[in-house]
Amino acid sequence: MKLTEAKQQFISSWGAFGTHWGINRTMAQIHALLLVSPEPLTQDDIMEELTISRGNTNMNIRELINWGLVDRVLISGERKEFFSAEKDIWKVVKQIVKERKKRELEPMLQLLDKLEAVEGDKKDKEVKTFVDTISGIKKLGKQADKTLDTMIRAEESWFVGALMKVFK
Amino acid sequence: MKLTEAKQQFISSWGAFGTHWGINRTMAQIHALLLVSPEPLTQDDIMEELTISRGNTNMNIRELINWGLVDRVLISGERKEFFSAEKDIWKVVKQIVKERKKRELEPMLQLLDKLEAVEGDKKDKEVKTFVDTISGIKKLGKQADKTLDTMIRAEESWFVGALMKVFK
DNA sequence: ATATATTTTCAATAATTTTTGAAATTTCGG
DNA sequence: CCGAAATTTCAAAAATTATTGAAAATATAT
Repeated sequence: MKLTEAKQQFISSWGAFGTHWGINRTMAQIHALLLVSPEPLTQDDIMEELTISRGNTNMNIRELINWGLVDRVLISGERKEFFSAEKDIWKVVKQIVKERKKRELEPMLQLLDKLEAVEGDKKDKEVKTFVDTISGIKKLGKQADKTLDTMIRAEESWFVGALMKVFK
Repeated sequence: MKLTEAKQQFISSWGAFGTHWGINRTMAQIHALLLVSPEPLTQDDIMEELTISRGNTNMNIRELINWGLVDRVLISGERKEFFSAEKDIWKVVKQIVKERKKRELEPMLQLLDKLEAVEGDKKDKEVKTFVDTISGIKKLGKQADKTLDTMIRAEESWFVGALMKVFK
């Protein structure tokens, strides 16, 4: 397979992959494109490569920057802004985990705390099932939260080695 | 907070949560409803509780069954079918991990194998960056694959205890 | 067997999300 | 400062995804 074709397949698959994870196709494609680009790209480069509009490009680049996956790069002597993606995949994963934890897991845990304190007699089957379910989710969620915290602080080399000793 | 209100909030949040994970709102809401129901429910119960159409209910229940999260339950003396959700959250998580691994991670790893074998001189910066990126993703992906396999086989009690010793 | 209850399907419709493109704003060299 | 280049915004349009509801298929009681 030629590089051009391989690149296109990667970008397109990464985009499809993203949609299963609540990330929009274009954002994932821009990320993929930057991941495989040796040099930082401009907005125009990205527009052209992916044949998408200026507005769309701009919004999704900004979103990638919010997620901490892409950086603005200044190139001296150039007026335009350049963008580049973090290439270390372990850092990328940690960054995504960090953001999703903050945006999704933590608010969910807060809600569960409130819901667990529902009024009513625990001898009532309805109440008991509700409280038990919420408690179960909360327990696992809290555990996941702690585990992810540690993972975010971990080095890849350490992670890969040590984890396999536990999960044996 | 009263049970009715708490239940509604849980169902609605679980639905919103689902959309961040590529699961449609209704499917997640039906799942949430079944999770907090002490007894199995019929399609009509679900339709009424969530005020959604028969077709929608039917399709999403079927999808939940495909995911292995909901079971058909036969109740003797009843003509209608009843549905109930697995209440053990650890089992639920393992089931979801198992399915997503099969549906997403494994196909992605297969693609990466193909893409890594791209033609071209590795001294070419374009080629080198591409291959390095793909290799990096593949390496982490393969590792994740193995780790998830072990997790799928694990007991919760073991998982919760042992994992915290590593991630300390 | 037949009638009736129940489940499933799927084309049409509705809702939501994404994308466009042109106008407004900002940035920066001269 | 001025003017051109670059970036950002956002209302409208397009594309995608979810939902409805009625008809078809299936299952079951009598």
